Amino acid sequence: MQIMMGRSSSSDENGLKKGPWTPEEDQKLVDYIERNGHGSWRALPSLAGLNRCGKSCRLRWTNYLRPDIKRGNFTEDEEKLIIHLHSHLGNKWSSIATHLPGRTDNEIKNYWNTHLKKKLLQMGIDPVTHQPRTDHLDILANLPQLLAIAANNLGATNLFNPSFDMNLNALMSQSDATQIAKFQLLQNILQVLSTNSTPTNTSSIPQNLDPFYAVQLSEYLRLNPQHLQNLQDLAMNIAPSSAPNLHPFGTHDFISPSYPNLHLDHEQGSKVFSGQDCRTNGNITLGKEEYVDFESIPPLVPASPDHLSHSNGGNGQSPGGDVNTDQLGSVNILKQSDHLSSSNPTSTSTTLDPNWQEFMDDEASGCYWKEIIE
DNA sequence: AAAAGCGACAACCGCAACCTT
DNA sequence: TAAGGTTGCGGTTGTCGCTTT
Repeated sequence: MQIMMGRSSSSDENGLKKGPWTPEEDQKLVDYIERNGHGSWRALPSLAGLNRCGKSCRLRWTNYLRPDIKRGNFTEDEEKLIIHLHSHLGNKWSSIATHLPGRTDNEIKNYWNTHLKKKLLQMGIDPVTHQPRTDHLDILANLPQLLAIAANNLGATNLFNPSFDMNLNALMSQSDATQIAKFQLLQNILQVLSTNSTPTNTSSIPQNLDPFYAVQLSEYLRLNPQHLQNLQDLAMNIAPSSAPNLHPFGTHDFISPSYPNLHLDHEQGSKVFSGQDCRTNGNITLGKEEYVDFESIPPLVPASPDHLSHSNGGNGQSPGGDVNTDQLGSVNILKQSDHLSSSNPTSTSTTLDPNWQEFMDDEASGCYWKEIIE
């Protein structure tokens, strides 16, 4: 079923047709190219009997009519690959597309803007830099305290339990909506890291963290495997039955099952993969020296200060925009201010979990976390 | 049931890179 | 080497259909 979207039919000043293509036009274009190849796109329209500009024909062919185009939803694997490639290549959609057979740059770009960007934002990750969003750094810096508060005040509360939201009411006594929002973000991060499904869906939390997201986590937060293990241990302390099972491995070890021969081009400003999957049954076996060589990664596209509205265009409209309402996913919580306990988390003297202490004391001087926390 | 809002995506636009003469 | 033409790329827009109010 083909749904006609896009612009309404019109003509430019030269009388050339613009807007959505009709099935008849498609047929003419396909027939011509199958018989003659496209040759010069500029000359093609008149030769094929089309009242279109060559550019429009080329776009229609490459993005829609090409026989090798794979249509339909993106698979989970493709999604992960796009995120990974984007973290190294930035908005080089055509380069990214070369690693996804049958997908066009336009399709990938659209999918990024409408789905993946939001997903990363929900994780508190800047989709431009693939690092923690600067406006969330304070949240990340306070993670140890937040988790300690959670452990102290929520007792056996399960971070992944649907009732977690309701339990947060206990924290409202501090009249600090920000603190609650931070908890929500933390919850979102952990959920996203532990599930392939929508992070706000608290009803289906799998027990194992998808290895890909473990990689993303370690990459985004610049965690080494030991840090990741500490985080898991910490989560186990709070939510023993449902803490995600982290499977850390170096970022350079990500090999898509569907694209085992993925080999990024260094000249394109990316990393070169060995082509060998170094995963080790989910265990941490990588030595420090084997971990991510961040210095080898070319500078990423710098974060635009207005990246949240970057795609808004001139009129402020954005496909898949209004990310701000989704970031914390905590609006419902903030409205629940009726039932308050007497504790005050902000004044609670928080005792750092040993794991966090170790985490912070780690000698990894270049640790992004350490910089934040200190 | 109607209106408004929002998400999705095909297609356009402008610019830059590349090619040809 | 410069100029003009062509192609490719990334950002943005416009419209449809679905969802929410």
